[in-house]
Amino acid sequence: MVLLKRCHSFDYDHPFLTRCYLPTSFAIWSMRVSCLMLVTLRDVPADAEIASHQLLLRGGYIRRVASGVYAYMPLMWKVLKKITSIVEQEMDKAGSLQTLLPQLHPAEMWKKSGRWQSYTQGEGIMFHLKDRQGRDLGLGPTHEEVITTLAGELIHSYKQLPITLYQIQTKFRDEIRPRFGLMRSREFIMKDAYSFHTNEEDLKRTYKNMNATYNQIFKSCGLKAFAVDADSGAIGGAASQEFMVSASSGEDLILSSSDGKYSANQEKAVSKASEPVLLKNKKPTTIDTPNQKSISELCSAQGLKPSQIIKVLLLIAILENGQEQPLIISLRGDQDLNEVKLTNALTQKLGTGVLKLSQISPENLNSQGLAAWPFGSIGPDFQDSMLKGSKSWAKSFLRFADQTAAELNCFFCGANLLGKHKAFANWALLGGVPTTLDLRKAKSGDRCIHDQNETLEEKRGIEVGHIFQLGRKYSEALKARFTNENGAEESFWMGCYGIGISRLAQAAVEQNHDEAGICWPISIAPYQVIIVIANMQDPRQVELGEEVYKNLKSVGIDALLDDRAERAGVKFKDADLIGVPWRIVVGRDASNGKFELVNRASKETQVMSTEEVLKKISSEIFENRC
RNA sequence: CGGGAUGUAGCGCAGUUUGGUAGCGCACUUCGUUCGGGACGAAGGGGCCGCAGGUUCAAAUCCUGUCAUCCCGACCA
Repeated sequence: MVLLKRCHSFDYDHPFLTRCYLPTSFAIWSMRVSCLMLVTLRDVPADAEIASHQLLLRGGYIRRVASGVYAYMPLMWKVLKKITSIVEQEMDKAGSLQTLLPQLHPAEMWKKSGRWQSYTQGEGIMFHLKDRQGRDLGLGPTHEEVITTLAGELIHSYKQLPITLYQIQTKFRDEIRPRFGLMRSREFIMKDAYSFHTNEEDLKRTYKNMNATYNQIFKSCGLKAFAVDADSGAIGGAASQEFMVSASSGEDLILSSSDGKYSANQEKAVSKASEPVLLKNKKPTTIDTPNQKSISELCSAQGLKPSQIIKVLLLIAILENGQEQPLIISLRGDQDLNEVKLTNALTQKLGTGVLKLSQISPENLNSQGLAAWPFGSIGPDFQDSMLKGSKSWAKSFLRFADQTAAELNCFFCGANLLGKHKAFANWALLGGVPTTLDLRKAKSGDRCIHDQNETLEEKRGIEVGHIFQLGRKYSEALKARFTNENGAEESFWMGCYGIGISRLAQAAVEQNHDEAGICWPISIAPYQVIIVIANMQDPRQVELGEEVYKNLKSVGIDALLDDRAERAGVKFKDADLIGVPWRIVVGRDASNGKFELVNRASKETQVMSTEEVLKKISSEIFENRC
């Protein structure tokens, strides 16, 4: 028998099929490995750190083109299209309308919303450029500006509301540090949806609905994902939840109660701090504390507990309006600052965004032309006069205290003299309690707010989706209004809902793999079945393999036929690596017309006839699909 | 941007300390044997040693600069 080195007859003969999650534009393309441009790597690429990144590279799914910029190769594109398809169907079911918005945005819109500054300047994440006419343009990292402008132009009456629009397309973000392949890339595929409402209740209804839609999407993709309370960050707005895929390599720290009633990103998480160890009230004095600059040094030298000390953080906040505001933050010694909470508090208090928050260093003082400060001995009452003569800083401190610090009645703190601390101090002595807020990081072991018998536990997660109640921030800024029942103009209430499509694909690998390779959930696998002909020199095996391949295609199963003239071992390794959920081996039982059916994830193997294989595969694929 | 590291064949690496004009494994090509878990033998092809300067009779190797990539921190789907 003549062996074809490479098959040139593609499978154009597949039937037209309407299938769950396969819209008409997405035909089933069964394929032969000999035609697939399958390039797998035996060695782990040196620049890939986490399993999912390594496996996607090794399986030939993705190739890096630049830092944070990846090419999706044919197998990956099939996965992405399957995910896209699930997302589209669920979004459509939820009554959303699909659009495609431009990626190139005029700066004007972003200036109107007030985000041009913060998104392009300094640590800004928006790629931006000037065209030949010198106009400023940005590459869309998100689309609130564009969609709100459009809605404002097109929606004039409450009768046209509510409406939800979405799109699936490439987004651009100039990440400071791209990481982990598709997990944090600079060019990535995202589904973003925006809803418009006449009032807040209606927004809340859609938000809740979208929550359910998201749960269904992740479930349909075969992912174990869960929602957590989140900070709404630079996008702004009120309520917000993130959808997390748990994974030890995840970049987010999640705190949850074991009763399942509370789960939040650490950025947002609230808790009840442990009780402080109370000091016996004594007469306040100033004590010598040479070389006792840190909490631990002070504790061991003075026999204190961290919760008996007030520590002070000196920060400089660079604001969107260009101001540089020095801050004094007082925390209980055993607590850490949550910078997200502080940023939000500042934004609210000052009415302007925070571009950057950093600790004040001796070098900063130098460049401001200020004399040295007694770092390590500074107290909450550090004088504003110390800022006198600074070049660009505001001339007085903004002072905040975390709740736990404010509650202490008797404590140790810096005396504002090098090598000296105040012992048994109190807030009255320091001129009163500063503005008190929740500024501390919740951490594992803290008691929960909803039930003090519950404690928080931590785990790591990959954020694959995020839903926000934006409110009227953008519609007001961009003057996007409709006329209400009473004939009055009102700004839209808005929601926004994102899913990182390409990130989700990699998160699926992170959650579903073993030593041998990927174990795709069947709904998003590039192929549902791979048929491995163990020995291409055996005409009987080839004949049977071709037959079962044809049969699978004819019932609408997305099959891959490994017809390469490789040794069986090589084909098994590749099949395991690329992670097709079902494997049919045409091999030593071919002489009796039997196959092996192998489940990739469980490694369970059964020997069966053609009819049995077709029946089993069909039922597995079609019955578990939605 | 700060801290750390690395750039040598498609991939993984050695060679750099002590300068003498490039090597190993995998992959690739051809032939033969093999054929159910990344086969074996033989013969091949492939390198501006990241880039640019400099030192030297001579630079992958030493010096200076520069670029890129990765890891740890500040941003986010």
